Amino acid sequence: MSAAAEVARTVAVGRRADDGGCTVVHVDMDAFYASVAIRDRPELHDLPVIVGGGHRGVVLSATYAARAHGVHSAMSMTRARRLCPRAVIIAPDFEELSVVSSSVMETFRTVTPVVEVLSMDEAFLDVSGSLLRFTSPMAVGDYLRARIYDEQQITCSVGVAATPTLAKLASQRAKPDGLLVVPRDEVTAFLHPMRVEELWGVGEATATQLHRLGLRRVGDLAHTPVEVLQRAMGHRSGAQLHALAWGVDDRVVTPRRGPDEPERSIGSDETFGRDTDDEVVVRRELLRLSTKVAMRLRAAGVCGRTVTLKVRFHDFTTITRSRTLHDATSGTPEIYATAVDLFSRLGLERARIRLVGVRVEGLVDVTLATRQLRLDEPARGWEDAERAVDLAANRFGGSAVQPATLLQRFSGPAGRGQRQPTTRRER
DNA sequence: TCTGGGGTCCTAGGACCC
DNA sequence: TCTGGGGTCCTAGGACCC
Repeated sequence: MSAAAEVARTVAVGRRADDGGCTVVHVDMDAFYASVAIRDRPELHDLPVIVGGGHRGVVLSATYAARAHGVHSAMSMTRARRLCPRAVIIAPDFEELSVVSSSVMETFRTVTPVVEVLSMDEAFLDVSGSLLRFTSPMAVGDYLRARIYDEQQITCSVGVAATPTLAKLASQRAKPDGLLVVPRDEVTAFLHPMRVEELWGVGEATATQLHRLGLRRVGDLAHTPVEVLQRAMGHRSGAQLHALAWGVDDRVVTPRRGPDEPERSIGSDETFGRDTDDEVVVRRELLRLSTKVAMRLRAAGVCGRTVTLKVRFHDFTTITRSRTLHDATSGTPEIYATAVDLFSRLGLERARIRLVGVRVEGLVDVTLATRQLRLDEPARGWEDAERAVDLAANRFGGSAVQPATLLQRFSGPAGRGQRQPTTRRER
């Protein structure tokens, strides 16, 4: 355990265990991807290990030994390798991660049914109903940390507070392998010395803006008139930031993404192995992405009306173009035709393109979608064909059936061998 | 050889209707 | 003839999260 974690733990234990109202627990796995990757490989335990990859990829996760060299999530792999040439680099194993994640979430649910899953490696728990079984929320945290380590051989950090946002900040402060309780009467003492960019919701752009106003600590934010913040950041964000600086937050732990709560959008994008100005390559990629998105829509039993095309150029500037269709769809031909048309209308000539993406929004359950058959279309042709494709994909994998243009081997920039792995980063 | 891929939410302007 | 707001939908962009 690091010195910082030792302090966090000591501080927590030194506080009264029963703090009325502190019923939100935030649990966050420590360097989740990396911890899972090395747990069965003791020879790597003390080495700098980076999970990530691809020659245009980013760091998804890094062990604390790698972080000591300045490596962190979201950093380009190029830079990470330069900072830590000795690092062992491992590709993420999403199947394994997903199994570990599900199992951890199940462990959470043995303590309370009110679990809000934020991502693969973190969740909020409302433990107000669990205090007959446990003497305090802190005891819940201790219990979960011990159980997860027993079951998974990975460590996690826990924050306990009166609101989700504070609990999350507390778990970040407790990292790695620690637990921190922030009692109500110590909220400002905890918050005000923090740097503004540590706040949840303050990213690079907002931090820069706040710094320009001379605001570096959360305490500075708290003592700035809310109107000043609203003028700088917009009415809502300004008010929210000011409230947060005083620990005020009306968020509650909400079990999310149940079977009855569909996604709001489904999309896919991909960075080319090398920037391209070849329209044929772009169109082929749009077809591949449209096919993938359509299949995911149908698998989820939803369809959507708005198709959005995303194009990122070589200089990282990014544009989107969208069109709302008359009827919701989950059909590859409609999604692809819309995406290609939106692309054509950009009128690009020899523009160097880094990434293209296709997303469908405004999703509704397929049984609720109204579909007006046009007189000029074959009534069931495509739907039947796509059902067959979906069945084949279910049995033989996602790429079992593809449009013919995607099957030809070619050595262009989007060649399969050069594509990036599908990845998701933890922070 | 800087900078992935999956999302959500917010803002702002214009069209259009009442 | 001149000119209101409010509400909703659509589009584009941007910020943020993991």
